[in-house]
Amino acid sequence: MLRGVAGAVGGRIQEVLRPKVKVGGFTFKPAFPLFRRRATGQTITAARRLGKRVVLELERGDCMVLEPRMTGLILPGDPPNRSHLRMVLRLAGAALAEICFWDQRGLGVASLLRAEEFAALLGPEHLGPDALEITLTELRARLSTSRREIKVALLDQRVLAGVGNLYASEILHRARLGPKLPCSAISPAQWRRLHVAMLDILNEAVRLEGSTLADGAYRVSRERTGGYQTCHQVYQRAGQPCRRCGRGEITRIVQAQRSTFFCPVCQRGP
DNA sequence: CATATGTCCTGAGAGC
DNA sequence: TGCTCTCAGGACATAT
Repeated sequence: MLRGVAGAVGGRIQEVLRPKVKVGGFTFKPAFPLFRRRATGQTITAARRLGKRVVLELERGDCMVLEPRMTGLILPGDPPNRSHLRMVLRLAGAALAEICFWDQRGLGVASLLRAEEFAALLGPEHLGPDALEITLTELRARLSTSRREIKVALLDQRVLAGVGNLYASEILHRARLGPKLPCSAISPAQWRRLHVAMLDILNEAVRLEGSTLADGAYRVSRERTGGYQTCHQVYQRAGQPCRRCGRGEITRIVQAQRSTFFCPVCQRGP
């Protein structure tokens, strides 16, 4: 997602377009007229990832924060269709002529924040260390006294930023930890396994450019799907045999209103 | 304070 | 065929 829009750096936002669509959802903050007025004419000085968000830094210290959430795509080119295209940035003076924000379900958000708003809304109180950078010590310090179930805690972006529901299941399977294990019951050796598993899973998923699921909404571009879905060991494999132990049957449970998939044989714990 | 639950959104698929 | 119901999961508001 970020890779795709790196070519926007140095570009001046000539136009902010909101295509007319029949579907609902999708939020501009502030409301679109002001969003457009404040973004138009500004130059993009940097593009970076912040947890699950893409941040376009603008001159004058403003930030455009793009949150794709479930079915949003931030693309350097054509979207999968026009019926869910939510925003287009037309650029001048960059390698990229435009950025498209496409979002099927409309849970996505585009925000234009002043430096102080950005610090208040996305500061360390709201967003923990990045999952690819957090140390084992820091991970333990943040979770080891919590009574929450490890699967639920991994999804809390205040604890660490970047782990979503799909990867939480995959990480716990790799680490051989039961998803309902309370954080406070995790041993030092298990924390080490969890930390290594998290880095392995996330790095590989990034390398393969994410997972395109059955609905096909997530893609690298209009033409290209992600590559990680074929690596899934547990996610959406309920009823099928565990690929590691061959004995357990992958089981689906619900935790905090989200599906969790795990192997009851090779993932220990309650 | 920590933890848990409700809410939003669209489209696919199941069941009758 | 056409209806209702369930599921999918990000972040945030509200409740306990």
